[in-house]
Amino acid sequence: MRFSKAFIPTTKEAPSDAVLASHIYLTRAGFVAQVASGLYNYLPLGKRVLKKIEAIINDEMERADAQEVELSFVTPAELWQESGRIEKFGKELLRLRDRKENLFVLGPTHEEMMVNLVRNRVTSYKQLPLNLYQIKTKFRDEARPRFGLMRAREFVMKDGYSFHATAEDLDREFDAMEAAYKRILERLGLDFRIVEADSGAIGGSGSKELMVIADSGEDTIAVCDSCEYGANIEAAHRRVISSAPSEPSLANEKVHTPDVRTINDLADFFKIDPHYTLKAVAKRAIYEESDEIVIFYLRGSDELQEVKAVNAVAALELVDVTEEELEAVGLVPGFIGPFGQNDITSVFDSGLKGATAMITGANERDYHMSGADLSALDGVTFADLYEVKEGDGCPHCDGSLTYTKGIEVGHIFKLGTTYSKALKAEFLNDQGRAEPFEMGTYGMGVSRLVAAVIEQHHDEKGCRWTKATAPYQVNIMVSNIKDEAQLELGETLYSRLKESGVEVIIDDRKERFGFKMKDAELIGLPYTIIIGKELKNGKIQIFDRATLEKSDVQVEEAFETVMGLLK
RNA sequence: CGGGGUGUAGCUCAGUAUGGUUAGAGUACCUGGUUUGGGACCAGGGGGCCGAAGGUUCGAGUCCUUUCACCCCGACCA
Repeated sequence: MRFSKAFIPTTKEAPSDAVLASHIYLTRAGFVAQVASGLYNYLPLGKRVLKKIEAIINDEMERADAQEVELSFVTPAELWQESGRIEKFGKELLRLRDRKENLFVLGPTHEEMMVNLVRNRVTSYKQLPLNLYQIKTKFRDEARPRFGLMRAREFVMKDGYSFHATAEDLDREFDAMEAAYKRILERLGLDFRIVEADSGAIGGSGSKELMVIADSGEDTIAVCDSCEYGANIEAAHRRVISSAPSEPSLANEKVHTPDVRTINDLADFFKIDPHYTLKAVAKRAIYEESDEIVIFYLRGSDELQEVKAVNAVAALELVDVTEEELEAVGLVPGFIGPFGQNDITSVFDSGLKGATAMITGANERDYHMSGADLSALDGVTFADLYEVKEGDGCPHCDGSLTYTKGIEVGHIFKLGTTYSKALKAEFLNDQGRAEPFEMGTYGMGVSRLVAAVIEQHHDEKGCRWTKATAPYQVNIMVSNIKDEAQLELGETLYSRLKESGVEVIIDDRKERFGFKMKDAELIGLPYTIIIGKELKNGKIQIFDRATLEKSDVQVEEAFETVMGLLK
């Protein structure tokens, strides 16, 4: 390609609303252009990057025996009613009616569609396993799109679904997909981590997210400093505390504690570690048809992880409650405790099993219980409720956990029979009995990856594409096109590189040196061959975008040197 | 969905408190010339329904009402 013919509208200024590096540079360098909130046009350079990433995904999927399909973007609403997700997704589904008034939904993900495709076509265990995927535009009417391509409403996603006769076979495929996803991200040149995750409202198990490490990431992940363990904070675990603070010896009695309401006050009052206080977090759990107040009990030294809490009571969501609402059901804010109080649904953090010497609320204004033994409680529900903290022990080794930020670029998990049951997708097993498919789902955000690459590979001058993602590998910059010798050499190198299969672009615009250099840096192709004033000394320069270094090369060696760099 | 902000040239923004020539700057664009190693210079030029609708007024970019869009914080996000 020639810059003189290319549609690469670069700008000096970024749109005023762009915050993220990827948003700023992808826009300034002419890769994408915003159309409306959360909607983007891909310009030629952006489209090339997208295709690069897609090609790598296709290649790895081929290797893993997954087959590509393409399902229609407009999907019948009946399918969503069948699975029950038309309500769960809610307003995120963009609904529309055709001329006959039939209701349709723009596909935000395609579980239903894929199950629908396979059901009644795959009818025997002999036809399994099957792994089908597509790379397709999705639409989710996000309440608040932001961060450019990172959280767009319309985006490109690779979504794959596998079908199995047994859970064991699903496990095998799941591992194979994890390995394939890992290779994809390695080939893209990204620093990432595969972490344990919550599977969300969709249900399922074995949930893992692929996180590209970046400060701008929207997810907090806890990673071990010495082993491979990593988990989204929504699902992270920690080693059971082995070195608990020494247990205080306080009599089991009701103690007058005027105005001692917070955990800190309580710990000070009794001169104990917050570890031995019982924290009660009250929330209103919202269910499809009803709602109720739930109390979550944790050690005072822990914080409630809300996603875990939602899962523990299988609620749609948790909302805060006011002191008035608590009083209305007979609770005493600041002094809530589990003893003598069985009317309210309560869940205890699993770390409280058999806890002794605890200080708890006495359900009476200005009173606490000291030296309480929680094992005295009957019929207690335990669940993981705590949020891991930095410094907590790794659950798998002696290391400790630290927080880092990640961009979720992939999410894989085992659906089991959730959808096959809901949509009655069954096959006959070797006993001739009908069974629902065991399913896995494997998503990867292709357009989000474009942004993720730049989040991880940029500097103050612009993009720094990895070799695997760069729209072109080499830029030939002819400093002054009026200088015939320069132009001629540029054209010669351009032809030779093209003939050798190198993705090359020549900057043959009638612009000054500085202007073209700024563009080269902003666009961020890996190498720029500078043909300029050094030509009269028989030299050109090769500018390495990653290091910003320019190295002199003899004209005769230029071609070979570049070919060597690209290997 | 709650709270806040902004809509004026392709882009980034002045101008709006206090209504009054022909609505401005920078940048980008076109023409000519000079220049050619870090977004150059000189001269000339094109480009605007001041987000939209309604209203007040002799007169509205500016005041009032309604509305739409975009952005930020939060809630939400298989």
